[in-house]
Amino acid sequence: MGRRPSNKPTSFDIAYLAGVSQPTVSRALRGSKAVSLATRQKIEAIARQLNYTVDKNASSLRSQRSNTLALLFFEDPTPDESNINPFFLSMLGSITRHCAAKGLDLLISFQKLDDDWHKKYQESHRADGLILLGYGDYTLYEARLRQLVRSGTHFVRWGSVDRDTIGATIGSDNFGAGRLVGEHLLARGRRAIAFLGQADSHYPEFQQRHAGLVRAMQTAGLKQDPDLVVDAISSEEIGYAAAKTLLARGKPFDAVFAASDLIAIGALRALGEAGLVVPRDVALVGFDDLPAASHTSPPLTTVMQDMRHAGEALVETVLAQIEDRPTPPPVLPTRLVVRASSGG
Amino acid sequence: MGRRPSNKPTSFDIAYLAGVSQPTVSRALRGSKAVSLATRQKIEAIARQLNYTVDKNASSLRSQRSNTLALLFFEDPTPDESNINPFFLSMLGSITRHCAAKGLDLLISFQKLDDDWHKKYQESHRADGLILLGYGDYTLYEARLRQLVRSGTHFVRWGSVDRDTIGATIGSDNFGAGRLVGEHLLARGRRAIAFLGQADSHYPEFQQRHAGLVRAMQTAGLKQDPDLVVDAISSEEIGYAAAKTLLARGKPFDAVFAASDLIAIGALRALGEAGLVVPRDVALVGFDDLPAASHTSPPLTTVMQDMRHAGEALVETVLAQIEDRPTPPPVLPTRLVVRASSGG
DNA sequence: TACCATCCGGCAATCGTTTGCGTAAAGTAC
DNA sequence: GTACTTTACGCAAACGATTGCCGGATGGTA
Repeated sequence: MGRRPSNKPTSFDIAYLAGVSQPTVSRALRGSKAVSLATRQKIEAIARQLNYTVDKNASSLRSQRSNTLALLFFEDPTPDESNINPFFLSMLGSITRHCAAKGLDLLISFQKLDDDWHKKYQESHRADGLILLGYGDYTLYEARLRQLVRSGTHFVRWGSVDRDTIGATIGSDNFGAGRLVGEHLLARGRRAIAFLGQADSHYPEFQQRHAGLVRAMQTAGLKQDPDLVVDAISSEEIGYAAAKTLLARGKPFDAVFAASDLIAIGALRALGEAGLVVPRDVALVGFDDLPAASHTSPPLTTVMQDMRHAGEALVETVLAQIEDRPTPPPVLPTRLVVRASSGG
Repeated sequence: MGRRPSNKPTSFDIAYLAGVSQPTVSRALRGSKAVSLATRQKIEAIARQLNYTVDKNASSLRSQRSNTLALLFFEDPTPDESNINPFFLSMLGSITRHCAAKGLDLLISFQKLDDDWHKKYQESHRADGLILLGYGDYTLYEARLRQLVRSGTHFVRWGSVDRDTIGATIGSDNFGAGRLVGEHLLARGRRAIAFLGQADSHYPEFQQRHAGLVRAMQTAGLKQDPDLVVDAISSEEIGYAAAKTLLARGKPFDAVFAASDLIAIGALRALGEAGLVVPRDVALVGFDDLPAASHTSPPLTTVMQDMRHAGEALVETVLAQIEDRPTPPPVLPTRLVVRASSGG
């Protein structure tokens, strides 16, 4: 009989029933080789029968290991807080699955940029490591990243890997993808390719996509007209405005590479309103392969990022840091999804 | 000077510096009234200066309260595990925000129906309460819900509230929404309204939406033809197939109410392939207001659920259970979003 | 028989809080 | 000045695991 009649069973209860000491129960259940097969099986049987579960808090407190990762979304301080960037939502599924496969719990939180989350997760032993996702202006949280590195926090970030990056970073091959898009459009006979997206260092991913496009054009002996590059961050409204700006400049173009699907969707509307037919007059390519991309008319050619492996790479990388192992390669391949918007 | 030179500070370190006992530090920091203003402020200042954070594991272990909620997604065992039901993803934002506002951490997990998650979260003190989301066949996890109730677990479920439900449930006013859709279509002169969606008790939400439609038709003196009702669960492919089935039956109809946007999007494709023009020949209404709904052609008339309040209600309800307070009202209003697909 | 390595498992300390109980000092009430 | 409540805080015992250290069996070798 346990000491407390009806409460949750503890390892003491099991120990009593098994006729061993309580530490032996702990060792048996976590598979220590210092306990014989016979007693382990006996203990396991009793544990199963009592419906015993290890108390997470006691375990984490003593072992200083929570087996938990924290997933932090950073949002640009946009007024529209109703919906989340769908791209990262699709990453979420992948991350949770790999956490589950590794026996990790996942804490999730949406952060304003000015919260002091670093403290909250880093020092309270809530999580062993952090996964940082943010689609916004890189420079805004650069300082925080430095602080994390200084304090020895285990973390990994989704972003552009090729720049002089702070901390571990996983990301798609944005440059390669940009080149892929460029080659695709060139192969379809397009020559005057516009680019909608921030082409400066605040958004290094967009910058890389653009650089890939430029490279493809260079290889074909073309130069990109700077007038055909319009800054935009990832939002439908801003994509719409950017396309308007592009049109207003009056320079002819026969293709648009939008740095994200949201931008592309906004641009699609602006082009339509200007009487241009996609893809006949203008070919259009996006980036991300949002669910919505296949439902626009015409359906959007876009770049698919490898979500499945993205989540895996992120989890593996932070785990590798925690356990002081070498980290997996940080660059993930992409795939061009050709649909009607880039011409037939 | 603390006892350990460079490690994370503990409440002992603060106590030493403040010249008080360690329990007093704990009391001061959690705002107990048993500590004077002066000493509290002194302690708070030192804590801030030392960059102290309460150790979550120690705190939870002793207080038996983790201040954490677990969000569990249930998935039908579909082979396509790449993407998550977008409707619930949009709920996620709302839930995390309200958890943050209440100072709660949020654990997230995707569950296969056959996992014994109940045990994992219920007994390991990982979380104080559970939020259950699942769009699938209700009967599949009915037994689990009973078990949760028996074991006294705090949980709340998103679903159909009006049935003889097990445990606390929050949900939209599906019946009212169905009636709204019916009235809208009738007002546009449609008379033969088809329904795509499971109309049996396995999917009580769909059933309620259908019941609302039937009520609206009854009020207008109409009866719904059973041949115009086709079973479907929420997926684009199945919506496509359901619409094909409907067409194959040969009965004329001038409107389709799809029980979800995914179904509607599939149906839209099937109708188009059959040479029917939406909305001229057939009006189409969906449910959920997915992001994609505004990008179909024609854009989809649909029902918007109140995500912001949904998250709030879920969190509040499980919190109320934990703290033994009365729970907030469980039914949330909906709003019809009229777009082109239901006719001009 | 003596010696040493190996295998199992117990003892007790520890992780860093929270909380019940006790009590000196200080404040009322008469 | 006695008696009785507050106020403010200390003491020590939890909470339930993990882990370093140690020692009794066991068995193999010389």
